[in-house]
Amino acid sequence: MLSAEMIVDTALRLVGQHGAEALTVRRLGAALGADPSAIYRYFHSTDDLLLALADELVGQAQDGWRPTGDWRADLRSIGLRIHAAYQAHPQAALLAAHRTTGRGHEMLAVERILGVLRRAGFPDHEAVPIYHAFVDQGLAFAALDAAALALPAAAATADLQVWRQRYSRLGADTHPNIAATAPLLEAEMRRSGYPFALELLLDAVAARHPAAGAQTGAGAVEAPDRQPEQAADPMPEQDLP
Amino acid sequence: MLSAEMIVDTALRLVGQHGAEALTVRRLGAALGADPSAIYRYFHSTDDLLLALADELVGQAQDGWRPTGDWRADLRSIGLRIHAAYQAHPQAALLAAHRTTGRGHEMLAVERILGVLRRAGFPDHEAVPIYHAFVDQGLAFAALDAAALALPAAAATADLQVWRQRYSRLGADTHPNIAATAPLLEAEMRRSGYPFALELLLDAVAARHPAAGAQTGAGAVEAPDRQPEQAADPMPEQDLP
DNA sequence: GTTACACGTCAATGCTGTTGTCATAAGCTG
DNA sequence: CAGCTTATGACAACAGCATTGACGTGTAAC
Repeated sequence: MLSAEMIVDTALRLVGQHGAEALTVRRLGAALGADPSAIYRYFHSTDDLLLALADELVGQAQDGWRPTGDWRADLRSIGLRIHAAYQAHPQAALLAAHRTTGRGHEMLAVERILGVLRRAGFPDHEAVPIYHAFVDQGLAFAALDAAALALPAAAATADLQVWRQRYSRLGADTHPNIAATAPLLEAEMRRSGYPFALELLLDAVAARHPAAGAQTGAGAVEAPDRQPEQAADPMPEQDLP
Repeated sequence: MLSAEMIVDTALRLVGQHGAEALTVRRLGAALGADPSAIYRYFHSTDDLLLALADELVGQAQDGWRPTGDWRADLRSIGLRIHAAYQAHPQAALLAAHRTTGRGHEMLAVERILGVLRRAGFPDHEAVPIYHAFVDQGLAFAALDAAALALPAAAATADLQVWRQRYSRLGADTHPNIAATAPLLEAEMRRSGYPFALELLLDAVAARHPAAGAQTGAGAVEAPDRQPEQAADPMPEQDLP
């Protein structure tokens, strides 16, 4: 007997074991030992199944997460967890990262991130854009890096070889800046740009933290407190359902 | 008579006029007034065509761009231009933003961005990670926002309605932070998070600018110069081929 | 004039998501 | 316990997808 949960689990396993092209209704049906059309008894369409997969990934990313009261560490851990959960299922991530599901795990994540920012003391009109930038950056990088993993093997290796075989051999006469940094570039582009981009975002958010004395206008960005998260907690911790 | 350029232009026009699903070999052939299989005379596969589209987009983004000598303004304009060029062709962007083409326009963009950073005075070991974070964030957001535009109309409106119909009606007892910011959230999530995320990245990069006195270690981030880009230009401007 | 090649067409293959129909089994109602 | 309803999955079919190989046809070169 099938169930929605069983189908979602099998779909994620299918994506994890086999590559990018494994997630089709036909193969999913075969993996379940059932006719492909049986899936439509539980999901209105493949898009519906996809949203369920997306919410499952968001749920896995948060599994066991607890706020520490250190807003910067909390945001960092949420961002890296979301990124890691999506990396574990690249094909599903590639299709799901751009969607708004409105389902339970997603709502919990929104609530928690907003809670971290508001407890840190950010006023609502700043917390909301920061939330938006933070979560979209995490999802966007998750999709970007997932796409590299989900590519057919031929295309993936071809993309990586470009840095070694093409950019490393450009002449200093036509491309001086690339030629000067080619070894650094080749090493840098092997890994994800997300961890560093996340730190940059957290740096900028810290500079706007009320404890750092930054204002919202076009004025100067002053020196941020390096441990603003250890200031008095203006909002009590509360666990969410 | 067909040509590679004609096929690329037609493909972009096809994506622009009709929606996400318009870019198929069959419809592209029909739009060209030719048999679909004729496309394979000019492109080894659809992946090959895709890389050509990607490089064309990167080229359009840079069309007419000139460095001003203000590194922050230059990075901002490049980021917004890439984002805008990809938004103009969402379906192509969605498929192409994750790829490394190694083709001419892409190499020009890499060269120019590295040039902006190095002329601004960033040492190579800092310019390269900053380049990586900047370009990947731009491409990642471009793909994220393109995905929203490339969705089938039904799914796109459904995703937007989620914020109005589901998040706006959550109770303060179970989701207090969402409930407190629901109107702000609904307005915020209508637009792209990229412009603000880009400013945050530029803020953080400015704080690491040599003229700002920041060091690479774990020390304090000091107050950044608000116009570091108007400092003496350590590297001469040079137009690239 | 003949040979070679570039170009586009045609037909076919094996995928894909999706739908409508049908059989079977379970569980509830009388 | 008999009969009816409903849920569930199987089966077959449809249209559309990328891709490939064989087949002409026109053009250019020798």
